[in-house]
Amino acid sequence: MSKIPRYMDVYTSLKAHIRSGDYEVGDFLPTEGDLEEKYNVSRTTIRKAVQSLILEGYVNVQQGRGTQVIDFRSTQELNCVTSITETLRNRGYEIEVKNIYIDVVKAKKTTAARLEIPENTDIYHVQRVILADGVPTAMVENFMSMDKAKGIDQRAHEISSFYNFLEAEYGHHIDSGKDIISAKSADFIESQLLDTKQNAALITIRRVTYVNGKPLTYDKSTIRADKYQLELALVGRRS
Amino acid sequence: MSKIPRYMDVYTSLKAHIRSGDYEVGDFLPTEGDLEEKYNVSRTTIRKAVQSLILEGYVNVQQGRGTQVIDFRSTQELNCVTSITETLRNRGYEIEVKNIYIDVVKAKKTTAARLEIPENTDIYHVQRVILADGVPTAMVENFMSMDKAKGIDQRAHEISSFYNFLEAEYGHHIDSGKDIISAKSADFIESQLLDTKQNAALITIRRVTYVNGKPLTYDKSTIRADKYQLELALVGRRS
DNA sequence: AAGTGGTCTAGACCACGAA
DNA sequence: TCGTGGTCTAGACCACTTA
Repeated sequence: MSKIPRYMDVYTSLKAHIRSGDYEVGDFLPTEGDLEEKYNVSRTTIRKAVQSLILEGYVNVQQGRGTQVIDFRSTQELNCVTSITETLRNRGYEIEVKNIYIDVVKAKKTTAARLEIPENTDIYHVQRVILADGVPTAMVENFMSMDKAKGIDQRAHEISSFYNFLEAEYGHHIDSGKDIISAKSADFIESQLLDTKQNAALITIRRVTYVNGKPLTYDKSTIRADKYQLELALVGRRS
Repeated sequence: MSKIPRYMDVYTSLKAHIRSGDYEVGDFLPTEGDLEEKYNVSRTTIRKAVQSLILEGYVNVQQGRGTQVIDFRSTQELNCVTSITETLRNRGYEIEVKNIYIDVVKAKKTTAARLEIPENTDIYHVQRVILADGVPTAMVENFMSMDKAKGIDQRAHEISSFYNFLEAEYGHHIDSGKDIISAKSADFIESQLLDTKQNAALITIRRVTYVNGKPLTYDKSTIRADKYQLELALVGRRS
């Protein structure tokens, strides 16, 4: 039984009200003062909850005016550790996972560095192809220490969402991550697996996920650019 | 004369200490309590400053352990409204801007929607190619209302960094933004302008920048994937 | 057990937008 | 002018890491 912070309750409740249409697009949320009373928490807590809604693209805040619900259907789940599977599912696609395969490999230099473990340590290597509405859309690989998910190689068939599986079965609550995003042209193998022309544009994402500041997984995703885009909220300006 | 929040001073100071090597990679920052005393501010203010350092990839925080400086050379300027020019410059490239050209066009549907103005309004359209160490690396277009930057079309030659120019000359302090990121294969024109093969992979970014919740610019960037990658911090997990 | 960051409160004053 | 969000304080208690 993990303790849930109050700002999370407030965040969850506000998000539910927005998604259910209690607060419609264009409506203003109650003022921070009103929300304090409604949820019986301090303003700090309210503001922390609202901050998450901003980062996920649900609301737009203007000093002196208020906090307004914006069109979130096209811009949800920004800036959070969300798997491609989850994102595509949220966008309304029917998802299948194909060719899931788990083996044990020795950590290469880059992978070891990202996971902060010694080179050549044995680690799990999970591979699969994601289909959205029957169309091959992404190839995903995950690397992680064996002691973090003992026996996962025997349970490949049980996995539908990798992060959810780690959370439900192994108790790993991912709390942050880092992505490096670029693009490449499909080589022969990629074009076969993703059913594209050779040289088709692909988005590549390299991600490290963290639990309390310690690396949990290193993930490589390769996605058909004609089927996917990333959305991202930028906070502040640094010159 | 705009008022600078204290957390910004703390943030700037800490970042300067990190970049100058006063706090080296692997070192721990002083504890939040010590920083309170050092800067004579409350813990809330310290934490807000440190939050920015986390988002920019300078530090890694672990409850019960401390706040540790991490290798920031490869992962700086995450999650902030930073122009490609600024990012490349920070990475040590020598930047030139070529073929800068400003005209007035009528806002098309998508552009008008992003800028929250009526369709067919006259707007400025700024175009240019960015060279890094002499190599064409990105094509950038900016769209913005004419009343936000009157006469900018007469001053094309003065612009080196677009956001800095808007800030310095017109007093627009961008405080947030939204990106939509994808990829595409270079068409003929793009391959000519960026000096690549046709079908080379390009990263595309569509961005809206905001000042106090109101749109200021809509920007389209097209970047050679072999010359650039985006780095991104993910906060929290939403399932 | 000691020390770190994580959460939270109840107030205060300031800056901006709208009427 | 008034009401909104933006900044800030000085405390308190909790959860995690390390020894």
